[in-house]
Amino acid sequence: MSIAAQIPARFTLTVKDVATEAGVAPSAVRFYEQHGLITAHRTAGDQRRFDDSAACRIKVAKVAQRVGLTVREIADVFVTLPDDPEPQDWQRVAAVLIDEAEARTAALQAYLGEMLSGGRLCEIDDRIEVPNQGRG
Amino acid sequence: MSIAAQIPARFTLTVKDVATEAGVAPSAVRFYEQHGLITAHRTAGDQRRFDDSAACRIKVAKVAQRVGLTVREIADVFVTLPDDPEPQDWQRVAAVLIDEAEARTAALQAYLGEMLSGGRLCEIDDRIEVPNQGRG
DNA sequence: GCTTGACTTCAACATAAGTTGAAGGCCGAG
DNA sequence: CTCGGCCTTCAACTTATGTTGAAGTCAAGC
Repeated sequence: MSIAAQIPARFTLTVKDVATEAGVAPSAVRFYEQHGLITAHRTAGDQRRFDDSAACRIKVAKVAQRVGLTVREIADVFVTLPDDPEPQDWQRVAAVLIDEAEARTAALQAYLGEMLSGGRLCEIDDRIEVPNQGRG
Repeated sequence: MSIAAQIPARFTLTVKDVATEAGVAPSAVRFYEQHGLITAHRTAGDQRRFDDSAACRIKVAKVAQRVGLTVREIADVFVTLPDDPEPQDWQRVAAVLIDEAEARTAALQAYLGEMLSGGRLCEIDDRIEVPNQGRG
């Protein structure tokens, strides 16, 4: 009987493959795996093997980072994706990411709007509260 | 005749004053001055003195950072503010910041939308190009 | 005019997000 | 079955964004 769990057939891509596909350095691919953005299986010789979703996750992550999401925050969203996700899973993830981006933009807009409409602009009689940036 | 340029009368606030007003640590106020987000005059004894706009700039910067703008990028926008800015100057700065935030959110939305509508999701037959993230 | 608290600079530390290089191991093409 | 290329880990380095602490200076109240 075989002892080791076999690697699912779709996990065929090497670090280099994923890096090339995603347009990042191989070191970044390892970094993202360490930080839970992507998941690998290991060969008998301890090498990583990824499926197609790895490059995709990385590409989404790079765009998400541009709106201020950290790798940690993005990983937290991605862990909700099942193994071999359905379209609806990606749909949900997309909604979460976009909501967050829009919320942050809205916060910026609200703060600037309040500041400008206040007339006082930057006078030091604080009626404007800077929005709570709860990271937690 | 006096040799040294006098500090404009409105520059009365110490590092601590600005830090308290902006809700950040004094070390951060010095950091932001080093990086051009805010400007100080110096007393005869070499101490920084800020005007009201310093705390305001910092508060705006903190919200702008949340949408992915770096200190450098924010400073680049703030340098367009004249000394003792008019409402219209802040209006323009606000517009630039919001435009940038919306552009980044739109890029995220576009990428996710294309990915989801493509049907293939994360299949490796790249018709989806990850949006160009030109920094600079 | 002294004390005390806030100021100064500078260097070291911390965390996030990676990159680079060394030392060695895996694997597929010939 | 060997060779070259990609793989592994690990530690050190980099940049961005700050914080912390040391050593010394300034300024405001008593």
